[in-house]
Amino acid sequence: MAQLNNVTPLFKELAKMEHEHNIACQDCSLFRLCLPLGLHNNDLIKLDKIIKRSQNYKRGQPLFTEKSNFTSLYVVRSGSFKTTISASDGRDQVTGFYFPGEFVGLDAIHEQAYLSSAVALETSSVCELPFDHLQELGKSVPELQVKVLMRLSKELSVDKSLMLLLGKKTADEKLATYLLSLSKRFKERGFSATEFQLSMSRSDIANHLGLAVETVSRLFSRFQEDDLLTINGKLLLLRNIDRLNALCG
Amino acid sequence: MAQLNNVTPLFKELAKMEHEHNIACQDCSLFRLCLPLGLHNNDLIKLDKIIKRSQNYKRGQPLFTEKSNFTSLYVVRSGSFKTTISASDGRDQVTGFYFPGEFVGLDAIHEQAYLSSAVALETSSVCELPFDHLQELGKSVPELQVKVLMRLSKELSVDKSLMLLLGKKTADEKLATYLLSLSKRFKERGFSATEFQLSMSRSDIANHLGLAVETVSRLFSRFQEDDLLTINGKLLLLRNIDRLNALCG
DNA sequence: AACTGACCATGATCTACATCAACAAAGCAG
DNA sequence: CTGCTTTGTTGATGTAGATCATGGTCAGTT
Repeated sequence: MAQLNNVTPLFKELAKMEHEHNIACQDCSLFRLCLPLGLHNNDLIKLDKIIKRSQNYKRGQPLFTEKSNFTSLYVVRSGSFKTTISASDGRDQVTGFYFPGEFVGLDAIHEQAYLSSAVALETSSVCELPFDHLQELGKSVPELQVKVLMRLSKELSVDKSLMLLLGKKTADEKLATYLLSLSKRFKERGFSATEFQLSMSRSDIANHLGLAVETVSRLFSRFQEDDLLTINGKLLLLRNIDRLNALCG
Repeated sequence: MAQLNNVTPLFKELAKMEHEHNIACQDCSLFRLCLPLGLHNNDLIKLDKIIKRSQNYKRGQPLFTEKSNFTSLYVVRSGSFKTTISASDGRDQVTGFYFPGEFVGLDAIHEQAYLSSAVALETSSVCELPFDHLQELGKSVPELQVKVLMRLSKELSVDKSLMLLLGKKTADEKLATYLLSLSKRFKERGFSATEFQLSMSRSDIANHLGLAVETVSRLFSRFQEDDLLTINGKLLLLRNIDRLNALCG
């Protein structure tokens, strides 16, 4: 995933120049996956102006927490993040993983407060969209509003599927479903659909799927024995997508 | 819940006149919970014009199904609905219950197709908002767009909480959480927070919470023995909100 | 190189809840 | 009212996956 992990001072300087003088979005490798796609050129320029491009977040570093107050939506530019919500007794649920081009923080709009925390899983960066600026711009660029609407709606349907997973699926089905969803998202981003690096720990996966870490560990082992995949630490190779698909239920 | 269940021909006639000649929204008992709240008067009139007020749906009747194609968003006007998504093998998950003033169908926007089904739990009616009209209107009334955005964001945060429930909570915690969420929603609508009719079956509740029907039945019995509530068929009386709250985890 | 703490794998045991079974109650059609 | 289907309750039993326990590996630090 990490596209900008090896950031050199030179690169930073270049990025800064780009931000100041050009339309950075247009040259971004994520352009076709991202918010600006399809906007008219002058609208794009306006959008580009309100975007703040972040420095890198290191593994474990929070983008926001349940305490911090809502200012911005974020789009992952490189790396990956997880979001979690906490019960009052400290148990928490990993509510999602976010990859380049995906929005983080959409559920905070309503209460104007983050109800979840977002944490970098590896060295990562984001584009920050100050929400008030975005709203202001949205008034004159309805297409932009629609695009944000679409993102919200998409996340909603992802979450509904996750409810099905959490409520009805067996451990095997859960893991198979999860791995294929990752595969699909890597593919969309131009990476291999069958071979990739897991940026999240077993424990994050387990938590997200409503399982124990041990169960996830055992499942990886069993899937490997069944020639469904090869797993070596965090490097995953999917060997039989069809059978994995059949396993999803 | 049912506010318009005893619809007489006279009433229907009145409603029709109102629709034709006045701004029906303004006189709707749901006004302060609903979409139009806070819109300028002439914007309200425009919105009012694109709303189609439905006849009654009977218990079990679908508002839309996973097959039907996307045309409209719906706001519950009276009664209640459940939404479900299905796995390929027929298992399904109740993804939500919807009460007057709440939006149904928001997750369909992105794919321009309903990915879930919505079914009336009792005699119910809706206001239909044809999505293309709504979008058109949204271009000239940005406040409207924002309101829809807010609804989406709210549903998103509800769904995230549900993930926590499904993934991490015990059966007791699940039911307590669920009952309190119902209580809160009834209260918002001006009904009693402690005494209400469950419009959904035990099996719908169980499904929604990721439990077996039998478990829900036993929990109701046990909660009753513990003086937390009294349940008589579908009539529920919450006797100790504080202790229920403590049970939520 | 040795130390530390997070992460991962795997076996042994336990338990919350599902499943199975049988019956009661309630809605509903004729 | 009578039979019939759906819905709900309660008890007995089973099991998927949690929990507990142990040891191994790897990345970062001193």
